[in-house]
Amino acid sequence: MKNKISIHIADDHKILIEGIIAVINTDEFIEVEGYSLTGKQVIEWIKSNSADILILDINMPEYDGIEVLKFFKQKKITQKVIILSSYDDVKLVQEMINLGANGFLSKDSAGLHIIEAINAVYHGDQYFSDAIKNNLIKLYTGENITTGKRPESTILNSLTPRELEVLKLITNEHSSLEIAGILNISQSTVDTYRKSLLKKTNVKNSIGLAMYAVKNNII
Amino acid sequence: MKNKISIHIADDHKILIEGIIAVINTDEFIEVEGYSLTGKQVIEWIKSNSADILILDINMPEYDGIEVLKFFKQKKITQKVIILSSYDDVKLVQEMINLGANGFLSKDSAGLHIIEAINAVYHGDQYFSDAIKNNLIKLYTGENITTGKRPESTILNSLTPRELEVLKLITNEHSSLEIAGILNISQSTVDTYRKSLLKKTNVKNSIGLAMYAVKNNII
DNA sequence: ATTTCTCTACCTATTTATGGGGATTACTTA
DNA sequence: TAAGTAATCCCCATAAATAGGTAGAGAAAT
Repeated sequence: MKNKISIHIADDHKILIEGIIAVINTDEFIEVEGYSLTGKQVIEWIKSNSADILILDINMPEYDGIEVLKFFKQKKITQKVIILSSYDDVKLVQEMINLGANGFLSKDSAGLHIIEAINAVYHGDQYFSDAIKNNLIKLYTGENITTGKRPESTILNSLTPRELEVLKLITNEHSSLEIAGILNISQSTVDTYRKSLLKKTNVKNSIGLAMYAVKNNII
Repeated sequence: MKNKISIHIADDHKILIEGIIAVINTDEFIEVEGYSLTGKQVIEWIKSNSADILILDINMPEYDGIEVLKFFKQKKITQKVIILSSYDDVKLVQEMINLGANGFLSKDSAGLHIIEAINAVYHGDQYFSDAIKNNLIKLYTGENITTGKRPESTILNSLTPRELEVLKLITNEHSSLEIAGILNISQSTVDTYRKSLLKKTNVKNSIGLAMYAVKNNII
């Protein structure tokens, strides 16, 4: 008889964790090994323990999901990772695939899909929840909508991962000083990214950046 | 034998809803009547159905929690409301108390507290999760927060036509000086509107205003 | 007829953002 | 190896936004 699939959950909302545990407990072949409430805890956890699969929230205090993924990649950690996201950012998905993520669950999706995702990823497949899949399809099957204007996505693709992070934080109403604190870099650096973002996106000010982020589902 | 306490849940994250249901199902005196995924659905639901208590998320598409509370107040709807928040904004708490909210649960808190909150609110008490309580205490330093009455109605009004115009122009990336030129008023006046908008919408900066505009289809 | 609301405008001061430079390190790639 | 690029940081200066007030004129409501 084979062992149960072991899961670790990382999310800053305890209620959500308990929800996932409740869902997982309905499946006899999966068990929850433990959970982390911050990115830092995930990093600590991976040093001393292990599970087959990590379910990872993107938005967390003290290192967000992306930072965690980067750490995993750098340390060549082999655990499978399922991203749990409240927004369906296609560009971020791409980045996270590159960083080694194996599956993507939208928080909008029903709990049942967690089981599906876990089984798929455990057996070596990738898993994408519908919302994310649809966005990916939109992205890759020729462009849709709008006038004959050139697609902005070319510009979007030219944004570096770090610029995207800064853009996200700007859109979430953070000041340069705060962003510096969050990303652990200097305010000067953040300002450099602001300039770079303004130039690349060809908007007038931070509000333009925020609107750009909204239009492109970066949020 | 008394009836069970009936709960309706409103949150745009289905997983979280399922988590709350799982927690509530552990209590024999409470039951979940149903759930809504958007503010609009809550408004629809209240017209045709009822439960004793509504657990309401602040961040939702199509009318957020505050809009829902405003609707309730306007229609003199008597259901108890427990706010479910992922951030502990004291200013917002104040506003939501004025709007008739009975309890406040941080998503950070453990699921058990949901049961506590439901029982407290059902019996006519107010409930604040620890994080929120601490912040409130910090704010008032010594004042008692358990009294339900808040006479001063402050800023829970809707935006005035002029404020809306300014908000639109802000969202369209115009500076205060430009807006002054467009509306033929003084820059001081525009700044006054900015202040008023920030206060009323409870956001942090102009970017928050822009996001508010997007969310509420003001654009 | 007094209060309340809206629009208007100003003052002072501080904090943030923008715009123009330049520069180093590390990593990748042609 | 040379060229690029991403990420990091600094300088200087100006523009813009935020925060705390106050306040008057006119309209609307109680």
